[in-house]
Amino acid sequence: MALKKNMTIKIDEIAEIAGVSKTTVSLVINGRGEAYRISKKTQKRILGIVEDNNYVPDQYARSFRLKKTQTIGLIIPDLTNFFFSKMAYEIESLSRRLDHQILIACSDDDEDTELKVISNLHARRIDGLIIASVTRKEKITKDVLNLNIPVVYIDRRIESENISWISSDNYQGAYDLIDHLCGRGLKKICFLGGVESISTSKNRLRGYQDALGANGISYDPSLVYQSNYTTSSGYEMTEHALATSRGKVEGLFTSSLTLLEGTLKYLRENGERAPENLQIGTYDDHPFLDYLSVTIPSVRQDIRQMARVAVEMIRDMLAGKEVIKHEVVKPELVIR
Amino acid sequence: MALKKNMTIKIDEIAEIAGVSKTTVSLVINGRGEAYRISKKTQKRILGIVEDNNYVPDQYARSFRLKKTQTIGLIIPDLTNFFFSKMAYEIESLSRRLDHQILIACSDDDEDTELKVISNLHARRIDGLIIASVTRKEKITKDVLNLNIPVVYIDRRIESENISWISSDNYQGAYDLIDHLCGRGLKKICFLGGVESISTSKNRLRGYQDALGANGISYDPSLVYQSNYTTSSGYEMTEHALATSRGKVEGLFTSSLTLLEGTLKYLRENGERAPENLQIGTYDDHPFLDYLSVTIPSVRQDIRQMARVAVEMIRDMLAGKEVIKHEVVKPELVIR
DNA sequence: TTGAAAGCGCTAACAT
DNA sequence: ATGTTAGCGCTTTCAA
Repeated sequence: MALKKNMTIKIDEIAEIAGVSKTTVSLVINGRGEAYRISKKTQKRILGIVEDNNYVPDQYARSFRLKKTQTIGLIIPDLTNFFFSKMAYEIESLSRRLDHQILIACSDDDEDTELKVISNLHARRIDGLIIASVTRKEKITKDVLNLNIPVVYIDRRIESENISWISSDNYQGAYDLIDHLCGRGLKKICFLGGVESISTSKNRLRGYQDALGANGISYDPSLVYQSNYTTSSGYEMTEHALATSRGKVEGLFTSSLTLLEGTLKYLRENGERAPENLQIGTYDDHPFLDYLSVTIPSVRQDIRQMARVAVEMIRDMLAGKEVIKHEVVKPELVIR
Repeated sequence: MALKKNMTIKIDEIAEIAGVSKTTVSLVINGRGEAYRISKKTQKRILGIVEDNNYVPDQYARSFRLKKTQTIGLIIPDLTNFFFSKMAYEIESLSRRLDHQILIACSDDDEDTELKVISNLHARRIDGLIIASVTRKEKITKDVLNLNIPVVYIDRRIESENISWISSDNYQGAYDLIDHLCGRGLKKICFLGGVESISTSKNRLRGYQDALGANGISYDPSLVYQSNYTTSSGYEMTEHALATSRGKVEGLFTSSLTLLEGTLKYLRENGERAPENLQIGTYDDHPFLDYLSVTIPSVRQDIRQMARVAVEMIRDMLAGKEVIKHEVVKPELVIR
């Protein structure tokens, strides 16, 4: 194969052309020409040559040497869930401004997969990690804390003093939504949740319970369904919920957009599209919710803010401020 | 700060513990113990120690040495557009199976941003690049071909013999959809497009024109609007389209889900939600389209297949097969 | 069947 | 104001 070899020029060659040593080139390139009092003339010449030859330092060599990669790992369950793709979008654009690239990996809300990608990202020497984790507390200690890099849990929090997290107030969000539904006169409201063990699920369930209580409705565990956040689970849970207590269920709370899709799918396939006596409410917001034939109030999380805080935490930790922080942002009830 | 130092163990230490040289360890780790006839016993011992100490080779050192990073760059315009987040999801999960990590960057459909992230990813020595590019042919030649790595254009193609691409048949998709709308009796159909210069836009416009022609409707350029794929553009174009020829427009073709959002937003805010005399059709499909109060037929692209082909092309090119390939997948009209 | 040593491209301490 | 040089952790050629 007479392929052109990788022609990317390297620092020695730039130095040679400029007639200086690579130290000088390195210094100038990294903006420390002033500090080292390299003459303006030399600086300009070097920069010119760099420009002409389209020289870009090999980030791998650089990272290898510096022991930092300007790379942040992002682990989320599912890029097709609008909540997380929006989050990824925000995190990517914020990080880009800080000259950090994002290494994205999806866990599919599977513990093994998550562990695998954590190890993978670790081997890639990410400088920091932002993770919406599905893993329970006991296991993470070993794997994540061992990383010895800044880690921020996003969305799903870990109840530990040693771990930073940013999430929204899932208790309040669920409370407000259920309270609103009760205000519409609903009494029998099913809770369709995802992975039971994670903080968001627990808090949303508590919000659900308390809101019912505040409205004088006693909590009925048989109305609570939880499995995982896939659309097919939403479908199945809806089926069970309606089959078990058909005719009695007045409301359906779906804990994610993906679950909502499953619910809608089931309802449509079973000719119950938007029956007057079945009111849906969902966690997370989506632009299309405004235009559905069924009216679905939702809880909108401030994704941008969560992303901003997460990135800033990483940045601060990278800058040496070793403070563990916990932050909660307020969700917003979108009434429709 | 009495922080624990980075405790990640390295190959020398493993070698020391095992009482062998690092060569041997390296060989065994990389599965070439057999080829080099390292004794089974030694192999087992080394592997055991690796396991015990949780040793993972530093990918950066490795990549640096090997000149390959097991990393694929993915540049897309916008992660909040379901079409692209789905694509990212598929590409990520396929690559993961090939032990490649994905470096994602968004261009926001801005040429300068795109150039910047290309250079950034290049400096990170990605092994291959998959890109849904906004850049026109002339400019890319210099920047992308210079990379000297496998590059696959996805979705938006580049008309050049030297460049591999995978896209769906945008001409056919638009044709089918417009033809279908005409079959419903519509005559005045506006075309709301995105970035005019890219292949998808051009082909969809041609499909639009030809479908009209086939239905005996003469092409009226004043019904064609193009700017970019943002939701706000969709809003504005809808406004213009309806203002300019109010009362006459019977159909609206939106060229992306993001544009569709803008259109719906405008219609709702202006009290024209789903007027009987305004039929919308859109490129790209979304689960929620099945449940909208307005009935919107759409063109569903086979995103999974596009992702698969792209990843396979990269894999093959990486394996030394230097074939330039062009592939087109069929879209599917979803009638609603 | 295994080890010694060179070297990937870069940065930074230390010289000058 | 600029140059010399060691070394980051790994793979691989060559030697034994």
